[in-house]
Amino acid sequence: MTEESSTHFIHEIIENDLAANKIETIITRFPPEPNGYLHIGHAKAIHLDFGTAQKYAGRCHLRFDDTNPEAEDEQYVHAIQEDIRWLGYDWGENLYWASSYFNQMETYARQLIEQGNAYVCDLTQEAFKTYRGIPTQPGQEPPGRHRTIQENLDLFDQMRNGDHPNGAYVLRAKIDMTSPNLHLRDPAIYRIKHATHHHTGDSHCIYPMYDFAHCIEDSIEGITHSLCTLEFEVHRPLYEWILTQLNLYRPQQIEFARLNITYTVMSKRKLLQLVQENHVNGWDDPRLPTISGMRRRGFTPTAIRNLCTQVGCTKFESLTEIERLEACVRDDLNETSPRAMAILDPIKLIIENYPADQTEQLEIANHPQNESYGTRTVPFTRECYIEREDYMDDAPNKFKRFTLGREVRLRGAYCVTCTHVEKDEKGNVTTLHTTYDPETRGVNPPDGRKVRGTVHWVSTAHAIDAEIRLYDRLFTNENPLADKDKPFTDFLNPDSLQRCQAKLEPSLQTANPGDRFQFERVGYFCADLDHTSTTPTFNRTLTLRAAKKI
RNA sequence: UGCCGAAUGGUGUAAUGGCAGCACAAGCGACUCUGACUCGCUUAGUCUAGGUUCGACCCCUAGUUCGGCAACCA
Repeated sequence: MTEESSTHFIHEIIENDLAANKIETIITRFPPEPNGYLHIGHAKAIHLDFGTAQKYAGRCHLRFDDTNPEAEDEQYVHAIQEDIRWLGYDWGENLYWASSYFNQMETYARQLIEQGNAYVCDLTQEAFKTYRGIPTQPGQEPPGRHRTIQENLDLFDQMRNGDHPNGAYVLRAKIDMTSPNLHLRDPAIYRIKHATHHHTGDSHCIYPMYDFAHCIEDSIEGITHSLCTLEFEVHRPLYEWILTQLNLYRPQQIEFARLNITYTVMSKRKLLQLVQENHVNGWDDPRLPTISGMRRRGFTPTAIRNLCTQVGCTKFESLTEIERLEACVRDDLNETSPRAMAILDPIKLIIENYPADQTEQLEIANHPQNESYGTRTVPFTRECYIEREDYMDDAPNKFKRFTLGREVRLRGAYCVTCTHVEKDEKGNVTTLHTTYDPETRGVNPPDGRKVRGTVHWVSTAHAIDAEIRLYDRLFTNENPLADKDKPFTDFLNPDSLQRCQAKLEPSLQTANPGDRFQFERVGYFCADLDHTSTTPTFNRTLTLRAAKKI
């Protein structure tokens, strides 16, 4: 599979900038806050940030936007790096921290105060709300707005020195309390937080707000194109105001629409809730759209990157069908997964005319389209398991599998004909009795008769018992957030995880956690993190593309 | 009611004043030792109303609908 590079409005802007010699080397950045796990929405941003840098031979910085110690944690830092690497991107030497710039940012804050562009405000959060006003009405100037520069400088030093409790003061940019853009109504740029920072420890007790910090980070690092999601559009004037007042290099902020996918939720807050309320089993639950969840589920980095390429990048807030993600995953997995046989809902099949003491080692291809995957040996005996749904009483002619008197091929082995069936007292089939044609091992019947169906099987004497986790979409509603009257958790799919005990062919004994397979005719599976050779555990990544079975 | 932004088949996207194309989904068929894969065919679209133009998805005007913004979060 090829990952063709995409072109969209952002690349057009970059190409124009390059052509006009506005810039030499493009520098982007991916700026996660280490307060949660990355999800497929971040994958879109990562693909954009790193992929764009790659495409134009520039570079992409990984920068932790760690300006809020109360929300952040070291564990997320590691997880985020692991996820980005797994997706196939590398920041090389370019690892940065917003917190590394804290001293410099404080200097810039002082500069703003000295220029009369910032002041210390003692209004409580509640009180300031009143002063700020509402969208349709201008705000009022807070009392502290007219403090002298020296007073502001002294107060800011006190804040910085830890003389005041959390919330006592904040530093505000002095812009315009009547601006139609709320973000320009004297936004807070520094707040007091007596908290230990995971990276800077206790060296600071004031922390910059996003709007103040982010543009300075971008500027210091010489970012040429600062790509972010649409909700920051209204922040752009502030981004530009701060850098202009400070007379600093001004990167170009460009906004794009975030990725939304049907039948799931994408916000960190919602994902956190699902984890904390135990609707799922941790951040890497295979039902979650987190990178770690998708990895555990068996999705591939290639598939995720292909999805990002395919959905492109626009300013239209779209809702991508999960089927498209699944198509990308199947596409990659079909090419890259070795095949194996597994029976999820077994019934027995006995070949009456096959010697009871015989075992044949059949050599079966690991991939139908790619010989380089080699072959494996699969033991064949008189008795095997087949899938319950591969037999039907009084089956119509279109049904290609077992029914009384119909000849069916056992994949890679012989053609067998069902002679009679055994059922339990409830009428459920327990055993198929068959006869086989010894002339059909690995070949078509020599007399030219057509055998239409092929069914997978596992020798009962050699089968490995395994736990299989069958995953389905997490929500029953395409957009679980759309109903304003109901919490999104009302739409959780009660059957999103089902377990079953399966019979696996013995070659699967040597699988390692994370190994991916196609269980033929059933779906794509991968060995779970919990998988061991004594407790084999596989996750169903996806079923095969749904075909109408008769 | 203020500000910012967006509208192209069911979905996602291309066409930058010159044939509305591609992919996913759906339907039909072919092939097949996986009812997979692959291949062929089909269905289906420019938010509305005006205007400019030989010609408009594209430019202009007005409207409609949808999304974002009122955290000491990012």
